[in-house]
Amino acid sequence: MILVDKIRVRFAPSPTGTLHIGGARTALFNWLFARKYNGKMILRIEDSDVRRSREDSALGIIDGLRWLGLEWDEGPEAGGAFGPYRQSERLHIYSQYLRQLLEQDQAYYCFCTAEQLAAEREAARQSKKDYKYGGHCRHISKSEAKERIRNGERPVIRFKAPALGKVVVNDLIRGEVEFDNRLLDDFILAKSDGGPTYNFAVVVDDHCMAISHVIRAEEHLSNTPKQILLYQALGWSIPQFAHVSMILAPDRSKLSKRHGATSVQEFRDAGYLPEALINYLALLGWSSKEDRDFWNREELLERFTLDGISRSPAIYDMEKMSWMNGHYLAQAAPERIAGLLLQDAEKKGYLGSTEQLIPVIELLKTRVRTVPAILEEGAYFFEAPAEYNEKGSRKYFGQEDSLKLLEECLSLCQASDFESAEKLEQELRQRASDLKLKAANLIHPIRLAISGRTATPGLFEVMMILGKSECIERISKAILYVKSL
RNA sequence: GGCCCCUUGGUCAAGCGGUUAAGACACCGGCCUUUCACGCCGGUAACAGGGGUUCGAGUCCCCUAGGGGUCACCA
Repeated sequence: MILVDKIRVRFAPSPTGTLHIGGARTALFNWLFARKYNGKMILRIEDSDVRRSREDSALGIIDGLRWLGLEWDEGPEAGGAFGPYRQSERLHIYSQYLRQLLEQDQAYYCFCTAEQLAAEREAARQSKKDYKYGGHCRHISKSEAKERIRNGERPVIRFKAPALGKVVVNDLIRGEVEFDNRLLDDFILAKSDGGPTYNFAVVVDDHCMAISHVIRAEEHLSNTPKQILLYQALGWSIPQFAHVSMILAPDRSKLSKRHGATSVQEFRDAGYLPEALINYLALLGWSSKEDRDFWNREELLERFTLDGISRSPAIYDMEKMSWMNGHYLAQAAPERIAGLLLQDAEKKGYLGSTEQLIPVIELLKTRVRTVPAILEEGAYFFEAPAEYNEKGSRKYFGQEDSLKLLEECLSLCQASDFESAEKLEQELRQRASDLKLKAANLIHPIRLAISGRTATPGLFEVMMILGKSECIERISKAILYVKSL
């Protein structure tokens, strides 16, 4: 069972620059687990490979997590009693335990060169045998090793893996998974530059940071037996593991850039809301067994359990994501959307303050699925239509009575004081009935004339936003257009 | 290739030995409406295949197939 007061989980990405949605979901599950059980969420940057890590490349991940609202209790920029929280700053800690393993004779220096090993690997491949490190250096004496190091050789350090037995991973999501030790070789703990390899560093870090539950992607399941062996060699207790299946692209391959947006910042930039992404990601690979689609953070916290996480991989469906975003957008405060839109609006020359944007947002946010779509769908609020929808034009501008109808529309606008949408509607319906017409006979031409479109939000609301003089101007322009046909 | 994980409609996903096999997205009809969207009503569509176990299997076991992961001085 879960000990409520000792829960410590971590999200430990390598700093690749952006927060991948798979990583985001893993972070979310960790976060939910920590919050739900009153535990701590730790962020650790796995930048032990100096060649691949750049100074600030963790910023993108931090940025993404913040945007999603997945805050951490300990980590870079948050501090904590178990730091430092970047592997690159923990090198002295790794060497300490490396020494311990060396002294306990559970690890040894290996002087084989990369070339040698590559050749062996190739030979094994040729003879269709599985490659395992031969263990040549396993019996080099400590004094000889010392001597060779003094002479300038740069060995790696290998783990003396047991030749027999098995390791059972007790996975909270997958159950017991067995691995045969015979399949393992003496894997490397420290590179020749002294830096730890992943399998060693995670173990040291997870232990030193008192991690109770390791919730991570399934790609790590196969590495887990190595890690368990290390826990045992170091005499440490083993945390609980939970391996979450991966998120796949629509073609069931690993999700990559060629499949479109894969990072949370791309979604952010494309006009998706963080709460929508959280909700969607939660549903992807987790189920409450409740028949419900919409979950806010509190509700998620309320219902989240590890055994609601599914074992099978899930394919990311843009379509449903968009649908969900549309719902959150419809509920979002117009002021908030305005803030997100302001920069784009200025760039497009639509200008204005958020106050100008708000009425437009109110009308459009329920009919689009992303934030920027509001400006696209509602361009006519900011500039007169440059052209008229072709089908609509044929239908409403190309008939015998089109001109006459438009002139009625114009006079209607001229006669109205544009006091309210309701009054405008009343006036239009009155005029239509006076002329023995259907309201639609006037509504459609006006819509097309003022927006260039056949589909808009409620016409009278649109007219109110544009205002009397703009409506008159646009309808007049449409009249000229019709005359020119 | 070895090892490990996974397999219910196109996608997510409920089901945990007895169900007409939920629900959501998408799709197709219809209703509502000034149009669009929303909403509502209805529809098409699934237990990968084969063996067992059992009175009875989507549910348990085995095999096969397919997909994914992993086997680095990457993480």
